[in-house]
Amino acid sequence: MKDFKQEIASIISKVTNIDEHELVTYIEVPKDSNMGDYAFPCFRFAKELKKAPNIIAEEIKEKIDITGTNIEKVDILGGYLNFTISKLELVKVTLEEIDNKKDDYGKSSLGNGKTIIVEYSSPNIAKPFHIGHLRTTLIGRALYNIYKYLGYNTIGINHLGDYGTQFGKMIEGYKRWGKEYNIEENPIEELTKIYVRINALCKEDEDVLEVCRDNFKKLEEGDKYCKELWEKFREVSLKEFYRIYDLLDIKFDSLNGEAFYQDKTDEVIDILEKTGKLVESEGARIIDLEERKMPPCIVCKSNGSTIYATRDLAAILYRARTYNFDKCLYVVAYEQNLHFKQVFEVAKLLGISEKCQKGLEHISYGMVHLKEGKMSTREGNVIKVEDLLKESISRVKDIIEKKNPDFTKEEKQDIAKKVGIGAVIFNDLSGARIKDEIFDWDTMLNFTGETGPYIQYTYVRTNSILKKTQEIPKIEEVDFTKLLNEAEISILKLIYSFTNVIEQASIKNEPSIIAKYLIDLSKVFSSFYNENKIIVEDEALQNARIYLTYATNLVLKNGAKLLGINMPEKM
RNA sequence: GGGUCAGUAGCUCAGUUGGAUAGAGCACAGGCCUUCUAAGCCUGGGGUCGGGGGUUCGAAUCCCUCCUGGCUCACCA
Repeated sequence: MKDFKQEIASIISKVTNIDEHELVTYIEVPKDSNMGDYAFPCFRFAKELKKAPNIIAEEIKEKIDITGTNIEKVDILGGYLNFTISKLELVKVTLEEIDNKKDDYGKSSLGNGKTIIVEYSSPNIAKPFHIGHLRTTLIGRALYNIYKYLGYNTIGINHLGDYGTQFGKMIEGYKRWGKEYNIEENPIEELTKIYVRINALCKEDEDVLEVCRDNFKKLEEGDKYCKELWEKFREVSLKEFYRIYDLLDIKFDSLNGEAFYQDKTDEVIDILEKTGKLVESEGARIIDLEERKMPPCIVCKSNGSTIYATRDLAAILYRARTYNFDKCLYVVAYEQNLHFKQVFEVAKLLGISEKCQKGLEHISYGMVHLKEGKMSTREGNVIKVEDLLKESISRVKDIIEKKNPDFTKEEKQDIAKKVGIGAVIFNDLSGARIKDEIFDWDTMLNFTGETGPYIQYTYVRTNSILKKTQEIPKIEEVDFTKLLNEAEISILKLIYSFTNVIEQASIKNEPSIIAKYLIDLSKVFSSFYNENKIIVEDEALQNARIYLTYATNLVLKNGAKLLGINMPEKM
């Protein structure tokens, strides 16, 4: 698609000595659209040229030739050179691109030939899937979708927490009290009770903790009893997790969790040994990272068994070999910042390519707190994702019952699910990743204002118009001059920038950029919708407005899909 | 204590990589349904951008320092 910013940069570049690519980064969008569509600030050159910014702007303006370009007007304001582009061209370029790409509008080939791994969700088995797991699951899925949309070969991995000392504990707890709990009926809840109980005992009695560690060691060594139990825990947990993944419509390309690397850690230790940097310390084997101003990375515990860092390293080695990734993103909460810094540092010793080394990136995000404080499985004050989703769906159902009692039962169910879950997803993805979140039912389940349902509602409005007119006019039947008012141009500018917004979201690994964009688009469309009738007598006007509605419909749907939000056809 | 992240309206948050008069939503006050869905639209009040220094044409944004809070700092993940 034609790039207006690029065009302006090219024109300025011709009359200055500044590189075109450099110029593009300087060009910005004015706050007030009355000032122009793009702005070139001249301040930064004032010192070098020893001239006032407005004089520089004046000189550039004199020299540039805009005849035959898409630039209509150049103004000087303050030290800015403000460019106004041809609105007709904007409308034409944007809608023709819509016609050209249709459902694929916004996709790009930016990532062609590149492979990116997104590791996300990664819950610990035998523990409840609570709202703390929601963020990694939703952010990760959104990033997965975003990269895929940009043409990357994308691999989504659920790095299950299915290994480690915690299972030594689980095994010990089960061995002691398993008969007292009804695991078949309510596996995770009952296993959690056992886990809480054994943890308490470990805290009291160091010897029990030692037994648990030993159990894990046995598990690693292939002990039959331990392995059978572990398999059982894993199976029942996955079954429960998939109830939630299905509700959220989450999919993975791989479920290779920690246990998968069980037989791959020896090689890691071997490689590290050969570097001569694996040293013994306090009985454990570590890589000293003092040079990098970090605490040491433990690779082998003093009892000889592995630790999560070892398995993460094995995973890096395996993934580098299997996928030869350009990037490997770890969507994990910021409490593990140090861990990943250490592991990425040690990964440099594994002999993997520089590309893979540099592609490792921890996508950290903020924690979820309750008003009362931190969530803790042990205290039993966790909010389970399933309960949250069910509550949301139920609240939406009540609203539908009031607003649209005539919908069929199936329709109500379908809409309640899409809107209820959409609200939760949007709420989670609408803020910057890094910020902590204080969980509150009424904030989470608010359906008015800047929320998921608002975007869905706007989509539904476009949808019902398109349904009413039956067909979308051909692009040849659209008179672009009918779409030159302020409201229409605001909508088209946003639609024009869709791909760019997705790219920004990928550069920053920040789905909230897309969430914000969808709110903006919904706002300008809602405003337009309120002021103008779309289905009108004047056929040419109607065709143009319908096409604009169609374009909005498409972008809202595709954008929401990237976030993992499904659109209801009506609501 | 060291490291690190955050602090913007009563609340929840944006702020296009240093640019023009700091913006939304919620809440509050008022207006708009005989019309393509009012989960909407329009209008209004609200600010020491945590405090103080500095860098420069220009700082919410960069540097220093202090305050407050989160996370983390050896065999949990």
